[in-house]
Amino acid sequence: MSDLGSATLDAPPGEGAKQSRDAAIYQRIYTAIVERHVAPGTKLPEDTLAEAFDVSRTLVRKALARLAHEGLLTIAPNRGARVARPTVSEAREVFTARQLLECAAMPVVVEALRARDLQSLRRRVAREREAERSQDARLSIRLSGDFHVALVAVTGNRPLVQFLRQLVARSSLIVAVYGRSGGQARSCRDHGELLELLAARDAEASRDWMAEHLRAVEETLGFDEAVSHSPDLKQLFAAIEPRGAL
Amino acid sequence: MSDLGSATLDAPPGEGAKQSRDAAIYQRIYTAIVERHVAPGTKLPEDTLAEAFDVSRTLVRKALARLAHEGLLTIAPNRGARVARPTVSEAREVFTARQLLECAAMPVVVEALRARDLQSLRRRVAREREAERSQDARLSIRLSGDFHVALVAVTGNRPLVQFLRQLVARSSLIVAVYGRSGGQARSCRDHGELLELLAARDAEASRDWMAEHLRAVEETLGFDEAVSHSPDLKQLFAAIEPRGAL
DNA sequence: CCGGAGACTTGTGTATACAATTTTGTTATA
DNA sequence: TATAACAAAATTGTATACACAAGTCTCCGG
Repeated sequence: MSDLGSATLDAPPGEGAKQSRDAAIYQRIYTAIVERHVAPGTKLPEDTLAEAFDVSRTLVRKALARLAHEGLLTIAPNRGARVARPTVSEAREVFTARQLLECAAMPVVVEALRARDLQSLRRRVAREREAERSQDARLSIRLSGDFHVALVAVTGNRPLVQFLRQLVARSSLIVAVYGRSGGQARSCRDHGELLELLAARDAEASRDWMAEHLRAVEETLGFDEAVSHSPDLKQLFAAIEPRGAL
Repeated sequence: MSDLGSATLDAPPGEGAKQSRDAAIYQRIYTAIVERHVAPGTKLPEDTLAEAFDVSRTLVRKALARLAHEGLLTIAPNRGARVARPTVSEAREVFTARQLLECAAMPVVVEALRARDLQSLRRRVAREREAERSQDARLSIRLSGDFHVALVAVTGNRPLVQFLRQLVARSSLIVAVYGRSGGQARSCRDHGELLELLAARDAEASRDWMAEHLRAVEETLGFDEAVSHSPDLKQLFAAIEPRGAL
């Protein structure tokens, strides 16, 4: 039940297979969001996308609906879809959920881990290092997230993997909004560390390591700081008192 | 962050609010599946539903897509939607995921639990008992699942709650397929037991109780037995070796 | 009597058309 | 000049039409 040599067990992040057109569209937008080609808050008009993909709005809507269901988009009635801009509380909830799920999963991963899984994970870390070395930030982001998903995929539990995939994708949005420039470069070395613990079949240490890792990632975020661009203006200016000349 | 007096924190199972038409359709079908008015494997033709709800297929498709995304329906290309009929491995995965998530959540629940949460949960158990007493099997099923969701909802973690809601809904399908007539009536008394542990703020006992509870529920299922009706014949006969005469 | 080819029926996949709503731009009035 | 009312444009919501695939039935041949 855990054959996943390199794939992630569940369709969405899969790249190779011939898929239906709507799935391809979903895929493209998904990647664009997770790899941050489009910033949180960006409007995604149906017409525009329909032209871009050379299909009717029907298929675009289908893809958008799915992305919205996964929390990557916000769809407001009659106002269309925007790349989600997680609030601080939403962000905290996502990380809390990840803590809960990923830490609890580590013992199961240790239990289920086979030699080929370990090999596959090592290859992933190698790829991460490569992306890191070549300064490819977008690829690094993607691979780093994929690693966490692949880890849980070792358990062969599809619902779990699918859920974590959502959380990881949303994490990417969260980092995009609240991330500060410094401190994301060490996740790669970190992932390598975990593999040592897993190889030693040390469930408890793996769990603790994951807890610390996620805490560290969350640590680098600036939840208190100014929200980057295009915040809720009404609320913003209500909180800022006009002071001094003009 | 945990005001949910009686609601489940997340939209789908909410009943009261005025909602968009597509949401209402989703709701109706969702309830029909979870309360087992429609059996697993039942075909759900778009035309028929469109007539039933007096809308076009467009809205029906929207609702069906969402239900499929949540694993309650299976949509095969050009073959339409059917109420999902979980395989044995899918069923096991769902319960494993629940074990992982719900057990891990118990300490967090204990931490977050407030007096009003406890009150709300007690009211739920009371309602469960009432449904049990009045022999209303469908309501019992629904309330029993809702209890688990409401429990985790105490944490105020929306992604977690939404995910668990999916797992619980799928569990209902699983019980519909693999459940044996006896042994589901005690979950109500069980739930009351847990509340005692929670009230005592005993995180570990609560976790253990939940593990045992879920194990017991899974125990009542007959994964090994003949798959009720219309099994996968191809797979079935591939596994049975021709032996002896003929 | 059984099995297969082809027409027919049913139902889904996608595109397009139209209605409703929001947003933007303009003009009139205080 | 500032504000409000109104008009126009852009965009989404829903329905319908048509293309296509799958399933079914009939009829013919073996």
